[in-house]
Amino acid sequence: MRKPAAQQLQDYLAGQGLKSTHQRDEILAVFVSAGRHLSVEELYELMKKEHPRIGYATVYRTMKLFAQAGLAEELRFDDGFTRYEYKASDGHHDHLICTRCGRIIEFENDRIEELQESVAKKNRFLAQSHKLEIYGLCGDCRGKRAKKE
Amino acid sequence: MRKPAAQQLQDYLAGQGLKSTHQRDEILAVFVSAGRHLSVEELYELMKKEHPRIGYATVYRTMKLFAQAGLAEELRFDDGFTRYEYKASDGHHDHLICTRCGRIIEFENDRIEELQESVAKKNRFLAQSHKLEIYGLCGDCRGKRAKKE
DNA sequence: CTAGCTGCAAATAATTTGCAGCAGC
DNA sequence: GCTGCTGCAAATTATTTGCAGCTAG
Repeated sequence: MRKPAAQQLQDYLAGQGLKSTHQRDEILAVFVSAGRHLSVEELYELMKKEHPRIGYATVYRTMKLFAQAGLAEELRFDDGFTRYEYKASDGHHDHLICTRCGRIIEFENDRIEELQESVAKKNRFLAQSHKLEIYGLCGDCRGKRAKKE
Repeated sequence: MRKPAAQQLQDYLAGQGLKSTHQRDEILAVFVSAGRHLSVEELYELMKKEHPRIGYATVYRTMKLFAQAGLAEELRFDDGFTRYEYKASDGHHDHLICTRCGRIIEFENDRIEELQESVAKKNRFLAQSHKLEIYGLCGDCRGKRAKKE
């Protein structure tokens, strides 16, 4: 059973001698409930609706903090800007990314994980992390595909 | 048998109604002979040695051109800046990246490719491309690992 | 009260673009 | 000669940082 996110944040802050603040709580609430894979800009826009005084920098700083606290994972896809995804306790997963509509689908595949481990070993590498992204067209977009561009 | 890179460039330029220039030829020569995975900055520094008048912008523009011509592939790892790798005709490969020394090792694994294809299919995705990066410590750096940080 | 936090604006860093002169075709 | 290309400097974009006032402990 997973500790609730808010609790996990409080524990982390206390453990590091950092402070619990409104902004941090609110960003966490919005981040967790919004679903996953938010860019900083998207998150900032969502925050502004409820807390217009929030600053862009605070969102950036807070997301970095969440990443350190193990609450969020930093993702960098090929479109140049950073996204964050809420890190559920269930294992690592990778991403399918639709190049047309931007949809992001998660998947897990143990067999691929194992093979990666064996590739690392074969090259005398000690694997620490990895990322696998498959770019393509999602089911919905395949249909619309006939139209040019 | 692969067309030589210089020839491939000329063909592409001619086909697009673009011009063949000193700079393009020289950048290509340096890029191909330097080995792989050059960041724009690294390539720019190499260029300056032989052609001090070269501009940063020209290197950027030219690498984008090479990417379009199919001569180079744009890679974006987690360190924030873009690298280019000479695109040999042999199949797709992925990367092992040492988080300590930055070394990049290429590998191919057909089994992983197949599994990716099947993951895509399972999610009704039409896969177009993918990238797999394994971050960790290379053989050399594992040894030095004992030292703190 | 004191250190850490926030919001703002200014600073960075990687990459892109406008423009005047130059070079292929 | 015309159009595309280059070098330079200025612009852009995502992200970070300095700082004065604010706030949690």
